[in-house]
Amino acid sequence: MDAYRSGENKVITIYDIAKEAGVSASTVSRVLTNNAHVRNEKKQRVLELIEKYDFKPNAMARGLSDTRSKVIGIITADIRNPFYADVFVACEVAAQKAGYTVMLCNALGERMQEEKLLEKLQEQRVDVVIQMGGRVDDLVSDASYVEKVNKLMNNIPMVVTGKLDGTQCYQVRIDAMKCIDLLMEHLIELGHREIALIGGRMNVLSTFEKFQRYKQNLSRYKIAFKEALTVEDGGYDYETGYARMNKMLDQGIRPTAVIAINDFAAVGIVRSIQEHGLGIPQDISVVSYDNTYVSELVSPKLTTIDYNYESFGEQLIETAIASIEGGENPKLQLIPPTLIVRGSSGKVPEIIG
Amino acid sequence: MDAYRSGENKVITIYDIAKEAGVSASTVSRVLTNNAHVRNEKKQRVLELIEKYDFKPNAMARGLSDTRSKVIGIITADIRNPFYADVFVACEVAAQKAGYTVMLCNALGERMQEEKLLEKLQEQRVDVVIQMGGRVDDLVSDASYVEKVNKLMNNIPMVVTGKLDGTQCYQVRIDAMKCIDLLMEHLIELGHREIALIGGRMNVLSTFEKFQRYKQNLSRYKIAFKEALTVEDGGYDYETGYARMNKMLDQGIRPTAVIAINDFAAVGIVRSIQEHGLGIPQDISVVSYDNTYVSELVSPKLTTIDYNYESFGEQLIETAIASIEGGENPKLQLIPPTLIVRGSSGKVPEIIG
DNA sequence: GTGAAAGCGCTAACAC
DNA sequence: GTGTTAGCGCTTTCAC
Repeated sequence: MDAYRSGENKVITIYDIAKEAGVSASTVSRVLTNNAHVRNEKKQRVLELIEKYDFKPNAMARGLSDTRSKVIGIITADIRNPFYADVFVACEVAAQKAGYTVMLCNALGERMQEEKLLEKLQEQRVDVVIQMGGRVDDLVSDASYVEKVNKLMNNIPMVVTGKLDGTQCYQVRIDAMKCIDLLMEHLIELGHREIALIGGRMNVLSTFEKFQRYKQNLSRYKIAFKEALTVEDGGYDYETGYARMNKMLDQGIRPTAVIAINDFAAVGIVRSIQEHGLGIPQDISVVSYDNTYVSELVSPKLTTIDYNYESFGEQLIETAIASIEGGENPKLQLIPPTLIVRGSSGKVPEIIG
Repeated sequence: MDAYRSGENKVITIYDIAKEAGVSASTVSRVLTNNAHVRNEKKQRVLELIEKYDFKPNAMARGLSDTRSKVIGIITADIRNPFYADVFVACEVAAQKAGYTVMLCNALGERMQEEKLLEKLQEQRVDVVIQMGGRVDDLVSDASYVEKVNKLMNNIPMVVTGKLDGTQCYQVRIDAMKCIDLLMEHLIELGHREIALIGGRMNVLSTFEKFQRYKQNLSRYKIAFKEALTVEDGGYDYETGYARMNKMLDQGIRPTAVIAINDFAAVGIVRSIQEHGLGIPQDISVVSYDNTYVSELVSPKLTTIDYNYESFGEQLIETAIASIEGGENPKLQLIPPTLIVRGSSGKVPEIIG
């Protein structure tokens, strides 16, 4: 018994349908695509047979003949990260509405993988690729990746959630500066002036932007910048938040509020603060970015930044489709964030130890 | 300016390569597939041109001609759930090793979606589909879905992480009974006899199995079954854990250990216990299933069940590929779980209130 | 409105 | 070894 016995049940083609319906294949194709008028009587006969045989047109054949696969390739840095999972799902929904299929490729957090995935998507002849995270987050774009993308873009347009200097990629990106503005305004309104920044790497565009804007905001509010309140380099995970906060508190540095680079880091920070016998938000407020479900899993729940994932996904897909179908779109679009206030942030403590 | 201007940069085909290399298209094809010997000199010339033009063979054309797309379709109940994300990633890695591409379709937690996704994958002519969660978790398989799958399986084999009665699907599923055995043995060794079960729905196969086995184990250890310690029906989320545990404690029911249906429910349970002024594990031990990163996010970290996602994914993919290529595989394979002991479980308290 | 025929880019069977 | 040829299943002119 070799292979899957497809012989048993021959897969139906439009020719089979055509033959049995007593029409030509073109006619069947016409009812399939709805691109031309077919006499109603024939149309019905064809439709019935399609139903009868549970016929599904071969997407590959279709893609081959009209050179449009109707699939959107999506590269994520790591789908296990709920941020990407949320955006991806939003994209999938939006794509489906528009009659497109998405194909997810996951870089597993390894930047080396990204080039390979690009090739894979190219082989699949996706109509457009969307890249979320990874190399497109770089403050300084990797030259060899840029070259790769430029080659790809001879045939396939690309939209990214960050940037890629030296390419013509469409950018649909979260307004990082606005994010930190919201967080800082919120904290300053609550009376905080000792605001720490924890997590993230400065070679990541959004992190860099947040850091710059943080300093600008401080001076706008006439607050002195303190090196000790910002941790130069870290990751985006629980461990980073936990370790950095521990270090800060152990050194006797005592911010009244902490901005975590994302929800994961925030959880680590929360843990560290609580283990030091301090209360949130009575002693220290903690806020973060992303509004993933993680932000509702900790106690207290996190004040965080939301992006409206649904419309983020829609905009990504809309831009992607416009780029294939010739619509006009600005090269750069910014997603407006909103503040979600929960229990982790509160008024600055009256007396500071 | 209409559509993406692919005209600017004609996409290269094997004919272009063949022409410039002064060979036939078949020769180019041969070096591409490595299926036959080509004189080294020609081979080199072709390879150079492929490099020069960054040529990538069209996967659709390839799939059309050999009627094997080399893509594995994967349906998940919800990729935002880290359990599925972990399994999916493991599958992707395994598939890539085997020269296959995966295509993820997400049912968004809506069972109605699953049939549509099946159709979509059928159109894409995936070689095999793997379904994780959703309808294949049902204790009693949905008849109309079974019918759909049986039609599909005339042409495309299918492997599921649960079961689908009345179909010939391959099953690669977690050994649910062994899971609860591990958990209960662990707890009983620690001296627990008042063990609660929280979360999950009885119409879900794995949950049902766990419940049955729970009762069997109790009687094996000569522990009386108490209705009050098991909550008939719930979900798989934080809220379920939180609400059910609250209810139990508020009613004065005081287990010394709780088995949560998954890490999310466990977090809710932990929260509830802590809010009741009780300690974990001093007063109550909490254990759960899945070993997602959530289990390391709570404090104390959770004792939980792990499945070795990597090998789970490999087995899924291996079975999938065997089913297309004609390998022999048992219809049902069980994934052995392992126990991960962390801080949330400890010895039963000496004196029980 | 509808059929015939060409072609999308590749693989594989067949000759030489 | 290598070129020629015939499809794979669909869409799309082009006639009629």
